[in-house]
Parts: sequence; C-alpha cells; structure tokens
Amino acid sequence: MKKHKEILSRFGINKTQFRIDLLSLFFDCKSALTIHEIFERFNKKINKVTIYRALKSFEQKGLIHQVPDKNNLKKYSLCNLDTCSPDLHNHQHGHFICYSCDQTFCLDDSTVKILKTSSGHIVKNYNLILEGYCTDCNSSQTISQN
Amino acid sequence: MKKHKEILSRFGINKTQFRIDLLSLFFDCKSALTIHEIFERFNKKINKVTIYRALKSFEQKGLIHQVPDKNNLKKYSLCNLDTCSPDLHNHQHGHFICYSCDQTFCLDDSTVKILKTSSGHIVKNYNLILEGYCTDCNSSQTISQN
DNA sequence: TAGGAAAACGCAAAAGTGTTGCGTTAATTA
DNA sequence: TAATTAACGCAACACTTTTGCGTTTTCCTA
Ligand SMILES: [Mn+2]
Ligand SMILES: [Mn+2]
Ligand SMILES: [Zn+2]
Ligand SMILES: [Zn+2]
Repeated sequence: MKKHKEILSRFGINKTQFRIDLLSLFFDCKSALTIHEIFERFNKKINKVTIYRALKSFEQKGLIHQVPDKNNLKKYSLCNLDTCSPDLHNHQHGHFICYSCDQTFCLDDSTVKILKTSSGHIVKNYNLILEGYCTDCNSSQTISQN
Repeated sequence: MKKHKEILSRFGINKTQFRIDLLSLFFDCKSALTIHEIFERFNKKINKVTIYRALKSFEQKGLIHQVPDKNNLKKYSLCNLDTCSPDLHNHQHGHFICYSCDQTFCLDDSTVKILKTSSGHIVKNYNLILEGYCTDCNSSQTISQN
C-alpha cells in the first residue's frame, strides 16, 4: 500500500518489499507479534535474521515498540506514529496479557489512569501490565478461578 | 542467620548452605537480581544450574517473584512473606526500572494507585512498570531529556 | 538514468539464556 | 543409623538473539 511506503520513507527506512509487508502486517494485527509469529506469517520464506534486523530498525526509528510477555519472549506492536519518532518513543499506555490465548494487546490511554507517584525516583515513562482473560477467550469459555 | 533457616523450613525448602545464603542475599538486596548477578555474588563458585533450580523452587514456594526487566532477562525479588505462599503469590505492586543503572525496584503499594479500568477484558492481576531514573542515578548526574 | 554509496539480505557461526538427564552428594524423616 | 527425598555438579541440549561477511537491493546524485 502507498501509505506504508510513505511511512517508511518518513521514518528513514529503506522500502524493501519485506519491510513494506512487515509494516503492513503490524497495521493489520491487533495484538503484539513475536518473531516466531512473523516468521509464520511470511510462510518461513524470510530469513529470521532479516526479521530480527528489521524489528530492531523499526524500533530504533520509532515505528514499533516492545511489549511485555509472560514467557520472556520479545513481542512488538505498532507505535502511535504521531507521537513516536527515532529514539523518542512516547507511549504511556497499558498492555493486557491474556492468560488463556497468551496474546498481548495495547490498551489506549483512556483505559487506565495512574493516580499518583511518590518516591525518590523520577518517572519518565510507564507501562501498566494487566493480566486476565481477553474479550474473546472470556466469551468462549467459563473460567472458575479466583 | 537463624531467621533465614526458619523461613526455608516454613516454606518447605531444604536448608542447604547455598539456599540459606541465597535467601540471605535476597534479604540484603534492595533491587531485583538476575541469575548473572547471583552468580557473581557467589564468586562463580556455585553451578548456574543450581541457581536456576533454586530460583524456580523459591518462586514456586512463594519466597520470590519475577520482576520485569527491559532486556527480557528474568529478575527476581523477595516476596512479602506474610502474603505469599506456595502457588499463591499475591503482589499487586509496581516496579521501577532505572534507565541508567538498569536496576529494578519493587514499589510498595502506597506508591501508586490504579484509578480505573474499562475494556472487554477481565483483569485478574496487574503489574505497573515505571521507568525513569532511580534515586541514586538521579542524584549523581543531571539528566536533560524530555 | 547510470553509477557509486549505503542499507538490507542470506547464510553460517557464535553468544546468551534457560532446561533436562543422570549419577552423586547432602538433608530429612522415622 | 538407614531409607527416602531433595539438592547438587556436570554434560548435553533447546531455544532465542546477535555478529561477521560476502552479495544483492535500494537510494541518491551527478
Ligand atoms: Mn503498546
Ligand atoms: Mn516486586
Ligand atoms: Zn485471550
Ligand atoms: Zn539507577
């Protein structure tokens, strides 16, 4: 799509076919992606090292950001392209991790509010991780657990 | 120390010299520990597999809990031993990660409050990650960023 | 639009993190 | 003290991520 090429240009990333498709995938995906999931989405046709390097580049340029994951895997999700730029990531938002399907979702700003902070530390950014059962998993099964 | 042995007994963990010392280390440490840091603290005299297994055991028995880390390493910190027990971890508290020294600190409950949550997801647990400059790093240098 | 510079790519190898199997040693329980 | 159980060290393995290097593609500018 034209839009994706323009974005890559704007963020100073060469427009190779793979990187166009990768950005497109991030736009399509509502939950965060692991390297493995990306590899699968490309039918294992693309070298994993290429994926790693593209992700690192995207992250440095402010296109995507890492999201937390229970299994210590790196997951990535699209940044707000209006507020993020190279080396200036600005996402003070929460993430929701589903116990059941293991997906991680970005939550928009309005979902949660941090009330106050008081300690000797200077807070520059925050990330609230909520865990539980996502909308889909919740509606498709009954959970009886605390 | 006598106290540490008693705690190990109470949580059903054998009192080997290493595990006594490891618990002692967690009590001494104000920030979360990685396997590597523990290895160093024991002067590389203890096998890393032993550390991994002790950490897993401690976590399962409710002595320690994992804390988030920017680099996707596993870090561990002491639980509130009054509220945590085998398979019933109860720590809804925040963590602070320092941009500068990379340490992770547990924040006590009063430091931050979550105001509200509204989405289709069912929240069972949360973990707030604050990022910035810790007390020590802040006082020892001037930061000019954002 | 041709040609040189820079970025991205694939492949192989290495580094880093965490786990598993197994025989031995140490701690617990009776 | 003897039997049972847990912890330990070592080696090997699995998995994730990084690095080196030569080749290919994209970019930029003459
Ligand atoms: Mn996000
Ligand atoms: Mn904690
Ligand atoms: Zn789910
Ligand atoms: Zn610090």
